[in-house]
Amino acid sequence: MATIRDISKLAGVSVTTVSRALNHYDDVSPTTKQKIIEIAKEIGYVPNRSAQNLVKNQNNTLAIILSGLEKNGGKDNIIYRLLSGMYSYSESVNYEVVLYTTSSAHQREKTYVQFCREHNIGGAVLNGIRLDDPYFKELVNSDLPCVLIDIPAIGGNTSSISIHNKQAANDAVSYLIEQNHKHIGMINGHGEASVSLERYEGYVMALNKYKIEINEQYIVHADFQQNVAYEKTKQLLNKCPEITALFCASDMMALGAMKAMKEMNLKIPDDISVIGFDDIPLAEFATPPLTTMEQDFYRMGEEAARQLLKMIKHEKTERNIFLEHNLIVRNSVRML
Amino acid sequence: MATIRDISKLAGVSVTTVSRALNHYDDVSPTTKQKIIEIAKEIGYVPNRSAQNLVKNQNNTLAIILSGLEKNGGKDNIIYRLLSGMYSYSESVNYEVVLYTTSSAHQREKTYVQFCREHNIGGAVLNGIRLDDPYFKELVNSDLPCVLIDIPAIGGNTSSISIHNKQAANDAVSYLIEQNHKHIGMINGHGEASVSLERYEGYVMALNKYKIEINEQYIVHADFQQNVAYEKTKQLLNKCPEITALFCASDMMALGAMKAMKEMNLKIPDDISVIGFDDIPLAEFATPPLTTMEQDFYRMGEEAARQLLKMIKHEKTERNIFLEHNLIVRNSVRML
DNA sequence: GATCTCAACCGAAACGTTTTGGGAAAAGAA
DNA sequence: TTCTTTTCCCAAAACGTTTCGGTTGAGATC
Repeated sequence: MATIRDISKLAGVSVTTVSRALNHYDDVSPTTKQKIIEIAKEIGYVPNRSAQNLVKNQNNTLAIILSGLEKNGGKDNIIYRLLSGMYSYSESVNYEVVLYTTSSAHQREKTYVQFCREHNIGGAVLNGIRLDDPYFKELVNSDLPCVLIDIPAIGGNTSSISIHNKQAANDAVSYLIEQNHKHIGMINGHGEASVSLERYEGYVMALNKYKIEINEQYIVHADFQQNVAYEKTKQLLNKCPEITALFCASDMMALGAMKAMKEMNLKIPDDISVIGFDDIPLAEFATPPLTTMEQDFYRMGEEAARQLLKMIKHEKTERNIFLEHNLIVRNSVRML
Repeated sequence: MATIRDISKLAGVSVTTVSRALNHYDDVSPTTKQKIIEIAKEIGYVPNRSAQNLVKNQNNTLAIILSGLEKNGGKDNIIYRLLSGMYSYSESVNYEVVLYTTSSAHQREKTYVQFCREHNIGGAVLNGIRLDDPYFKELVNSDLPCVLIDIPAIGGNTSSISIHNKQAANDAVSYLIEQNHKHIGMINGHGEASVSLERYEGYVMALNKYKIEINEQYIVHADFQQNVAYEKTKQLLNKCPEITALFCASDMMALGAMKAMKEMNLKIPDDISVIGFDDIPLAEFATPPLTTMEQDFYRMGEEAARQLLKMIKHEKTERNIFLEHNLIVRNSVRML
């Protein structure tokens, strides 16, 4: 590999001059600079990042930390959208992104902080991390800039980005009620996600607003998983056949619920209505197409990266950033 | 940040000894080693990757190079599956993965080789790169170990991984013919992908086998894009209404084709049959569910990483690795 | 008592950059 | 001519680690 020293020899100047020429300092004469750049190109010089990082002690890299890349996961396309939003912004400011994910399978895993320190990461965005993840606490308590997707910013050097989940859930359930549904079930995610609580609150808020009594039996938890939702929906609808509409805290769960309904010979939306959350690509293709609450994950990724950069540069930032949500009406809900 | 030097001072030994203790060399007494490890933990020591890379000149990192992360892309979930397969294997051998993607949007992009050299990457897997990509040639002509997804291995230090595309296309089209279809159109990808040629050959092979004449009018190119396929399908079916079945070289294109058919009031599969390629998650949810040729992208990712590691270690490897394909019969094809 | 072996340790160089704190020569001002 | 400024360049230190080639001292062997 060609180094800066090779160039310096060929050009007959010092390494200092080469470095300064390549970094466009203005105390190198145009002729010399020109010559150095040409030689560099000619011998295929590529700067060694490790050496640069070592001396500069910062390397223009952001991390995205995910709870895990599952073999059969990713169907909701959320991670892809987050990633591409993040890349898009990072690229525009000349930052790189590295992805870290802990597989519970492998015991050799490091903590998020270790990973970030090791790689001299400037800041991290976290998605899909459970509140009870032991490494999560460590990270937000460290001084590393973090932006949390869907978790309210707490302590440390963190900020958050999400939609107004409570309001969005309220909007979804209100929509159901406005279609004259009164017996509305909810398939919620697991308790170790703040959005589960917020969406539950939104659900309650809507029912209260319309003076509908809350029946705790109507609420089940399905871990944001399609197949769990499938099981839980069967149980729920068997136990409470009076339910006419189901609010699902994610589209993947809605898909599981719909599968269960079909197997129970319930026609959607004639016999039962379903509303989802997220607007994943599959929602549009479901039968019937799923009415759902849209979130713009691409923008979340973009904003997260922008936020991180502000934090790294110690610019003033909002603690919690909220994006708009948007009800996408398709055909899985009917007017009673 | 705590360094190895801090530890050496606290432990009263040289940095050499600390380094050797932490790396489990056996010329450190158990007592000293124990002490060093404890101190390291106590002061929260994390090794500095850049420094390690610099001196070791290799950093246990693989790259995955993608043609681009599109704002509205990723619906086929292929990249996710590739990534998770790659991570899974890489993790098991203590390697990390970094993702590189060139956005045509931004002129500041580096060549793939530059990126890999800069980061001291051990090897790269490439997906979705066009044959006419100028940086592609540069990469495969370099001595950097590369494994190409869906492109036959050529020159340099490369190997490839894919299914038998020609055979798979032949199987798909044969299946159509066995359902008594004779007028079979093909929606192919763009010409700068080897799979397009191979799948075309498979299509021809099947027709030849059954002595069906090839009509070049029946074949259109849609760039692997859903919306292009939508347009092209309309044109094709208007021009050649005798077509009773369509072989699409990707599921995303099949989805576009199906949309076009529905708008033309053609019932699938009653009026026209469709067969796709890839088996993406959406295929199952299409209306009707799409019959398609499955590829296991998770395994491709895994195999690609395994292959790369062999190449890095100079072990003997196969040049081209082929995985099995598998026809998934759903309801988009009917017997004539 | 001399020599050898072995365990345990260490000093210094090396990796490829950037940066600090200059300095020499040329150009301009007096 | 002398002084000042500007332009262009450089030597050396620093970043945090690994590794090469040792040294030291205790015990074993003769």
